[in-house]
Amino acid sequence: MVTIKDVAKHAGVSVATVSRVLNEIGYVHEDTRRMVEKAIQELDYTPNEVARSLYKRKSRLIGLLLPDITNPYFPQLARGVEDRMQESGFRLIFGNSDESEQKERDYIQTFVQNNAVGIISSTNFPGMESYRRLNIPVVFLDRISSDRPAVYADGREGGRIAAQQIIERGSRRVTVLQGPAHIRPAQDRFQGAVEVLQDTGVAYEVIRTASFALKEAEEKAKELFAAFPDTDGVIASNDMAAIAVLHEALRLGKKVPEEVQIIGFDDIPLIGLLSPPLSTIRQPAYDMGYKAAELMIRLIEGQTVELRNIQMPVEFVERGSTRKKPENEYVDR
Amino acid sequence: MVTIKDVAKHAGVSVATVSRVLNEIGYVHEDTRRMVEKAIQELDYTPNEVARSLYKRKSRLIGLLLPDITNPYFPQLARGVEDRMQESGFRLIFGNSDESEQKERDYIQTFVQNNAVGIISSTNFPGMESYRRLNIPVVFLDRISSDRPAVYADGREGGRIAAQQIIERGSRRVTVLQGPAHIRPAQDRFQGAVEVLQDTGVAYEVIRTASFALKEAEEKAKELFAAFPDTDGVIASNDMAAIAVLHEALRLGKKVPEEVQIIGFDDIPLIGLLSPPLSTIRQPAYDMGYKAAELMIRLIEGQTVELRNIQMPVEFVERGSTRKKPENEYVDR
DNA sequence: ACTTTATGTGTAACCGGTTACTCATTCGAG
DNA sequence: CTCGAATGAGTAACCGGTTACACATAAAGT
Repeated sequence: MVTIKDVAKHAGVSVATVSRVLNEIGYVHEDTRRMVEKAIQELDYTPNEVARSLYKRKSRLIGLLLPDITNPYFPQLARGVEDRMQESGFRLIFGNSDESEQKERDYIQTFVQNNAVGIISSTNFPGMESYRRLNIPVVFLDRISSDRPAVYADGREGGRIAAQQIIERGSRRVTVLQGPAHIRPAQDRFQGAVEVLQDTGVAYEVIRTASFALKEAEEKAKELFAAFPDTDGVIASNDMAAIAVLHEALRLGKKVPEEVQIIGFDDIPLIGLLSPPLSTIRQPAYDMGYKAAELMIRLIEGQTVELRNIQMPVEFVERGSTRKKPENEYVDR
Repeated sequence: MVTIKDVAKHAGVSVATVSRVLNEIGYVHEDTRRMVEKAIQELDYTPNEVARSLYKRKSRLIGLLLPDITNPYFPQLARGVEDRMQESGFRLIFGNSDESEQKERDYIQTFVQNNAVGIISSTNFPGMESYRRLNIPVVFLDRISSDRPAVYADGREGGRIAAQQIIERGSRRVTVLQGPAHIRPAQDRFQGAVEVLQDTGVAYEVIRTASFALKEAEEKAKELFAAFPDTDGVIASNDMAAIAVLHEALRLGKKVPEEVQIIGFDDIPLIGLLSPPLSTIRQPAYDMGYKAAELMIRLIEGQTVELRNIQMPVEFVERGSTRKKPENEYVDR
């Protein structure tokens, strides 16, 4: 391994001078700089980040914690984060938490042990002690917390839109899937939907789910149609759940969207290719990841951050699991 | 930050003794050990990996390089790798290469700079100088190279199976999508398919593609039906390409599988939920990632590895984009 | 001509661990 | 009872960078 000493020797200067050249700090004579740069070239030297990190007590590493990269929603988030970080020369230590508190703790610990300068996390436990103790910036992604900056989509509005749409398109006995209780955006969606359902006086039922895992979603889908067989509209807690519901509906011989309308949440890839293609509330996942990274970078650089909570807009994506909207409401105007 | 010195002071011993306790190395009196452990507890001390890594010249970090985590095939690979690594206490520095040589080089450099102990890569440039120079183990994943150990699926056999199936199911004018020329598994699939097509004397055409990007696949799908409008069977280079072909076929009003059969490759999530659900050649992506990590760990631990190239089996997954197999072949027996 | 200030470079301490080496004490074998 | 081996623990060098500080020389003010 080529070290700064080798470069110093080769260029006939001290390590301090090489370091100055590397970091473009302090005075270095133009001729000296050239000598050093030549030496660096010739020896193909790259500074060891570990040594640097040790002295500075900070690395160029960011911890990224997601529940499960295998869930089609998360790759987009991850990619957004990576792209922005990469632009500023940060690298990611990546982990799947599987919605397990222990795994989260373990990862947070290794992030700290590796002098990570920040953590971006789609945690399931935002209030966890491990986060509170940290003295590096934390940004919650697709999550909300009162103590930490966060980037998330407007779940409340999403829920409202979903309910409005499903009602306008004719559903009268709606079942709403309530996502995990401890995840704010999931609750917001739920509340937004219920809000509109109540205001408009449309009958609705609720099915609770505890996680975002596909397996659980499948069970809940069965439960849904068993408990409320006359449901004619389902607002799912996310697209994976919507898929499970769609499958179950089809299995039971129900026509979608004629007999049951289904609206998902997220707009994960390929969801528009199902049959019928799923209508959903789109979250800008890539952008959310990107913004979270951006926020993180500002935090790391100690810039005063005006906006610590970034709420992203959502939109209804009309596809085949909802019926066409009757166009008789606002005839003129 | 709590350091080993704080622990030593608190326990009334030297740092060497604390280190011995931590690493369970050398002689430490039982009473002393308890004192130290108590101090560690009370101060909530965790050793700094960076310092450790600097002295040992190796970290607990593994570089993982994938073309694009957003491509539905890769999350599974990544997850397999992560799960196995996690079992042995290794962590991942993760990067997307976007099939760009420059990005790969940059990532390899940072892996080295951070004292990564190994690199697992789905590289597009296995012969690249940057890999050859490395003196840490490299495992290629879903790729093949003569100089490095690799884990990949049996593409040749997969191609053969695809061709056999599509022929048995009645296609007589097959178009084969040839994946990127520099990616061996893609070529193997292609060759396997062509091999069978030639042996059986079925007419076939070829469309070349340069990358695995969805966008390109869409263009090529258009090109395919423009150049060979009477195609009645398509063997795609992967599922994303198969989706593009399916879409284009449907757009042109062709019935799938009645007029055109389509076989994909990979078996990515949700592909079985399309309409029609895509028949495909399944690669055990999660297992491949897991095995690659396992191989890497053996390499790191310096174990003599008998099997440096691990080829995983593939299988045909029959779904709706291929027709039913005529069952008249072996009537009695 | 004489301070000041700016420029240029080297020495050595430091970051937080690990380990080679040293030294002291205890134990067991002959 | 003696001596080598086993046990237990501390000191300091080391890993590869960064930077405070010292020092020398050149340029700029007065």
